[in-house]
Amino acid sequence: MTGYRDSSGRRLDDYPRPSVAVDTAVLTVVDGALAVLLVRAGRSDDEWRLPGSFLHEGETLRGAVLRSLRVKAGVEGLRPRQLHVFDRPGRDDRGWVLSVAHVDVVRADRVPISKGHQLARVDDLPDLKYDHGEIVAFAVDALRTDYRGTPDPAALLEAPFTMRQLRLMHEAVSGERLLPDTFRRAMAPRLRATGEMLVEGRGRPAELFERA
Amino acid sequence: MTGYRDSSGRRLDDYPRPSVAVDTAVLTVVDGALAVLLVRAGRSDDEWRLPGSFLHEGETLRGAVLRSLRVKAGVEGLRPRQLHVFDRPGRDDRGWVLSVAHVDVVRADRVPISKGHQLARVDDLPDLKYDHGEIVAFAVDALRTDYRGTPDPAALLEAPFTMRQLRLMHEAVSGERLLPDTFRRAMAPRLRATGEMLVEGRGRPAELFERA
DNA sequence: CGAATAGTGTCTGTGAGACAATATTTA
DNA sequence: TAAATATTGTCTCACAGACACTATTCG
Repeated sequence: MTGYRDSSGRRLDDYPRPSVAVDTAVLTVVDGALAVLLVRAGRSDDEWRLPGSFLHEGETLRGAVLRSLRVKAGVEGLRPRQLHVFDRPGRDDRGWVLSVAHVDVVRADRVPISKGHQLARVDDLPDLKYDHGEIVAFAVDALRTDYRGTPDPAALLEAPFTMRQLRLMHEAVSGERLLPDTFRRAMAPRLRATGEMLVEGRGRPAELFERA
Repeated sequence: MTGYRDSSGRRLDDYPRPSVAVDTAVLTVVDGALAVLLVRAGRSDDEWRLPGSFLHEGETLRGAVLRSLRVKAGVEGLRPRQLHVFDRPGRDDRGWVLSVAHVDVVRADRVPISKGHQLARVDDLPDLKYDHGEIVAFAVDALRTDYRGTPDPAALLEAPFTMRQLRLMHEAVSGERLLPDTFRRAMAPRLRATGEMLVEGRGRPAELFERA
């Protein structure tokens, strides 16, 4: 590597290099509302941030995300997706740090909450360190876009599920009420009926579906 | 900066850091077709790449994109937009290099073509170095998405313009024929008629529009 | 039975696609 | 006048939203 020179004749390692971090908004649905996993920032009691890590040598961004979730939050991440690189000078008081923001979506029962962690509803977020508030906004936006038109693309529901369960999940993600009949007709073509029924409390039993 | 330690107790500068580059697909429309600016890679005659540069200290990604376009291609870039970070290990034979891919869209008359540069139609692209072929695909996709539903968002046309000029521009970007009447009805609500008319060759004079 | 939930019928408005008709100009 | 282009009329189809109706179960 040291032999290479760029167009201005300088060796690659002559350039100062930034630290590169990954920060991930781990989204989930708890009690019918969209929530994001926060970890305590430093020692202070009221400073929160997203789980993240610096990128290690030879590691992919995806690898760094999965490692940081495992180590910092005890979460087995699934399919992290890149959102945006945050590069504002001075955004990190530790020096020259770029952050590659990611989003990952996991079922709430796979997010262990211990001391120093919390699941915060995205519509009632505390102040976050760095630009992590912006990252959450990017992540929520990306997730809502995915859920518009596709049945539970992040597989927050385990198949099989009823149309009602699916609709409640989409309502939680979108933050809006959805009409049962319109929703059913929009989703049905992308689902396969299992033939099984589910009796749940009062009311007529519901057909069970899986993703087509 | 040197005083800060991370959660494992190591100083920030103890970590090896990657080189961070920006690479930009400069898209334009020439002769009714979408094209991208390529620069010669190294000394060989048939190796092409996108203009790019390493990120300098204290510089934003956007700043690095605009600088690299000015210096490497003589183009005054406009509004670079981030696409994706390419991080495959071994993607760059010079070492550990991440590339933040960008797209920028400029009018063809502002892209000076000299020795070592070419505008290549995106539907007939030569092999590109690194993963720059993938970057072009990302860029074209992003541009086509922007043009679906919005009249010439990148301002490739100078206002005022006729509906025909606008349609031909959208056909060049999308790579598809568009129905004149459907297109007009889709765009008209987002345009303002200037009241002026343009006589151009044969046929009934056309009304001139500007973006609303 | 009444309440609750599941599922279907159907009306209406909107908008895209497509074709046709009209309008205005040059060759 | 014929050809070319601009613009508008209108028909059809698909689909979302909305409301109403039927179906099935539990208390």
